[in-house]
Amino acid sequence: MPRMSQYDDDILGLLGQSTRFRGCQEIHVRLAERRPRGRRPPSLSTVYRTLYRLAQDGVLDTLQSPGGERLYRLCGTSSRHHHLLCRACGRVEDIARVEELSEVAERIGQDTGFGELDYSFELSGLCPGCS
Amino acid sequence: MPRMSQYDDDILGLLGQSTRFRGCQEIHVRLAERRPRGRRPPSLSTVYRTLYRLAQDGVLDTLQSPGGERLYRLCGTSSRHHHLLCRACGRVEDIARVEELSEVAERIGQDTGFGELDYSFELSGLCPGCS
DNA sequence: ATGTTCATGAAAATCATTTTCGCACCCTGG
DNA sequence: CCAGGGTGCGAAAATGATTTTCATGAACAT
Repeated sequence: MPRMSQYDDDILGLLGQSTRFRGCQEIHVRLAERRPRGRRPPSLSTVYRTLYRLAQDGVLDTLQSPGGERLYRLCGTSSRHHHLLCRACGRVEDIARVEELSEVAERIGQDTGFGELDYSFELSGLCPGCS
Repeated sequence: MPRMSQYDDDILGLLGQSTRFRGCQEIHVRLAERRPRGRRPPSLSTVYRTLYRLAQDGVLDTLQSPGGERLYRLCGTSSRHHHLLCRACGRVEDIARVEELSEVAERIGQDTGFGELDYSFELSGLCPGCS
């Protein structure tokens, strides 16, 4: 559990270039390609460690891909939101209807007596460009 | 891609004993324990293959556990529903509010112009007994 | 019988991820 | 200045779920 990494900025910089979610492996090869000004790129282990920590710290947003891979991107400004993934091009769109979902979740909690409710709502489809 | 398996009934029978979701590994050891009337229990490969096929055929319902394991149980009678998983005891409760969610999904589709929408809504919490 | 099909088990292969381990570095106190 | 503790790092091994490969034998058709 490292507290910070010399690669934080590289990773955050890369993620900042787009709003797409990316997997560890992809981030790793991207950083290796760039080979930022002579420095060695981080090892795969380090990318995993760093992404894990940044996600824990709430800096990164994570999403479980259909294939079982964990994807990351910068947290938006909005406190809580969901994502709509284009199955064809991988583009991700933010979903505005957070309140509607949290209301549903709340009602479900009341229905069932469950506490400490946590939920994830993952949408996928074909974006206008791809369909 | 087998079309059917001599173990279908064993697996379906086991799953029919409870409404809990179970992983392949668990099903495999349960079947091995039972050792139904002298027959050899299925191999792990076969359990995986069979569960995969049954899920494809719509006979089984699947759920992605927080730990990344795929869990299965018999499909209920209702065509579409969601689940609430107790993080402590693994119990799963059915969620009735399907229409509310599909309405939200539909509105999202209209908002964004995405088509072929598919979604999953996974809830977890602590059941009344565990909290 | 001979061939073909096909589910099966065992073991190897994958794939994403985590852990281990030794090393190099940096800092701080002596 | 130097020893010692802490810490990030890379490489490789370990893990764990799942998938694939491959040889086999049973069942069925010709």
